Amino acid sequence: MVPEITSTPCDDAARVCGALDADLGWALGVVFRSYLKVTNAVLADVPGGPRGYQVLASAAGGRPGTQLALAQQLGVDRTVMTYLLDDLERAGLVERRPDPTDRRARRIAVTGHGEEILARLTERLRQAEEHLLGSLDDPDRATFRTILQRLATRIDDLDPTPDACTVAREITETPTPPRRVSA
Amino acid sequence: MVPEITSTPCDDAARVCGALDADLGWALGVVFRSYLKVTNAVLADVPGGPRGYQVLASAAGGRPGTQLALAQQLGVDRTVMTYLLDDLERAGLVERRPDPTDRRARRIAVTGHGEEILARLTERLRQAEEHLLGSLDDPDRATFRTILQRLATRIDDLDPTPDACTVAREITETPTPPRRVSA
DNA sequence: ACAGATGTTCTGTCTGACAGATTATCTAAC
DNA sequence: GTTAGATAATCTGTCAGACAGAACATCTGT
Repeated sequence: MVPEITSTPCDDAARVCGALDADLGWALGVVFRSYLKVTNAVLADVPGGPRGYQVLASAAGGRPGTQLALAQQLGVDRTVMTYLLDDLERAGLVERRPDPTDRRARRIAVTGHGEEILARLTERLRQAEEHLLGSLDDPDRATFRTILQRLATRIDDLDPTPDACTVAREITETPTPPRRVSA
Repeated sequence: MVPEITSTPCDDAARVCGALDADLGWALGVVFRSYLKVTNAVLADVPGGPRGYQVLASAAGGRPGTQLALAQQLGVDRTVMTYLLDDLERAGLVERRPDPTDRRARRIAVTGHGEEILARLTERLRQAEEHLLGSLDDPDRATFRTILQRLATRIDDLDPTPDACTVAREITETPTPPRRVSA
């Protein structure tokens, strides 16, 4: 239930390929996958999985917004949001209420039960995060959080993609005479 | 081509839900997605995408191994490995050679062209990594790499899952009378 | 009142992952 | 030496998730 990134044995493999330069990507991958694993465990039985939690959390944030707003905010397709909300509503965590000013739209409200569950889940996730950093001593842990945070906030404004594709081009051109047949 | 994690607008959304506690998960997600984006750009035209690169790199490592060995090493399904290698072979990057001692098995050998491309891709990836950390000053960058590396190497031996599921249980039990019909 | 835009849902399509069957070959027991 | 079961690679069919586009209801501006 809720795979998302799956793969665990991949880890030691990735170590192989990039071991040369104390690979950043490998370490990032390992940590991120562990994070996913742990959070997936916490959120496994939430109707939409991690996605469901995000919707719930996002809906609980400000005043109730429309489905579409929610979908765009979370970067999920509108059609996906539909059955994501179906599930959450079926579980009694949110409600679709008619928008008083626009009869096309529904405003997503978190129910009391939803708030309650959300609070507990959020706490669990906090614990899980802490657990994940368990192998670091306190100063390292703080440092890591700080730098990671800084990196994350600044990384948005990156050159979209520097050069990159130059190598790839060559692959499809030099290898063997272009004997690509159909597919 | 090669989505994997997709979503970019998700970022500001995730910020909403976990902003409370300077969310680790959010930061990790942002950084990891950026990493994927950058590497995907570099590896976009490699036959199997990032997966193809991993296979190539892994095959180039030791002496040529069988497909199955490769698959297990990388944590991909054997049936997937088949057409992954189909693509790489079609592009002239690897060859399936008959195993002299076992006519069932094929040993995957990287061609000269494959080695060449691999070297360039690896270099590009290294640059991409560096670029990703561009917003950090030198000491921070080094610190980050160090701690992340330490975290990654120690994280494997984590309690598989501490408690976790306790909250989730309650969701499917307390919400509304169990009026789940079918699906 | 009408044309076009917008919110939600539905339908159909496509892709990637995987289980299981298939074929060829190996290994071990008889 | 032959036969039974294991194993490498491949092929086939199935399934879930993601999404595009249609459909429907409703809004907004003219």
